[in-house]
Amino acid sequence: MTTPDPLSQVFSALSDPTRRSILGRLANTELTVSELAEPYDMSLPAITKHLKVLENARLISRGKTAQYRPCKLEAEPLKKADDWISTYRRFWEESFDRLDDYLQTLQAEGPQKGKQNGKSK
Amino acid sequence: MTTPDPLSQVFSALSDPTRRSILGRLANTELTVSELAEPYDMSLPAITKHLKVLENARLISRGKTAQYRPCKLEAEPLKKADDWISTYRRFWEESFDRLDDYLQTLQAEGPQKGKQNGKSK
DNA sequence: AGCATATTTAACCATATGGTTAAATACAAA
DNA sequence: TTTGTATTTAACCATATGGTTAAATATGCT
Repeated sequence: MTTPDPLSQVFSALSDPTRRSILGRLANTELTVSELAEPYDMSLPAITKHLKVLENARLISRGKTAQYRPCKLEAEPLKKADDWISTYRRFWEESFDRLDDYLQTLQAEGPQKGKQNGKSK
Repeated sequence: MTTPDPLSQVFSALSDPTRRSILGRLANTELTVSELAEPYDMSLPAITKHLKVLENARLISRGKTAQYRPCKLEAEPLKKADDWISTYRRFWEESFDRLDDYLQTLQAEGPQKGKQNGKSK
């Protein structure tokens, strides 16, 4: 169970609409677990799991006040995601000129030879 | 098997380092499946699957030339992802509530815990 | 036709994900 | 100490994901 790299964790956390919705609501204010859970048609433990995913991706942090564990948005990791995506911004911004300048930096992440779940049987 | 919403599909596709690497290489040029597969330590069918995920998320399109199925980057769905993330940009940008953020950090961490971010200002 | 190359499909496997219900834990208030 | 509220953990389930190997398919070349 190799822990995935942070950027993968962030993108993975964002790949669920409930979690994105949760982040959206936390942008305005901190909220407790029950408050967060209220609008969704799922059990409290399901919300707890979603929060755990967001917490592991560092997208939220938790406080502790009496029996409440308020959740706070930590948007910092989104900057990394934004940085990654922004490399491709030129593709939808019609500035297809000066292609060559990016050819190196685009491969910053590079090939992952052997780094992948290397279960070579 | 309800098909997830497009944005979730995009984020999910981006949550794997091999797939991000593939997109990065396709930013430079179109590539065939075998060409794409070459740097990675996994089988061709595994690559085929990754390409299917990217294709379903509309992040690539496929051509057909002889027995080759060249892959082409279609970065446009990334714009949707970028739009979503950009809502949070204020959280990591200079202009946003720097002082208030700083005070809360002090209160939360205490005096001697000079943690993580050196973004003093 | 027959062989080689490129790619996909099928079947399988292990682990991850996203949900459930029931029980446990943590704290507050009587 | 008991009770109520907030939250998490445990156990379970179905499906998804990411990989494998072996076989099938598609096309080009002699």
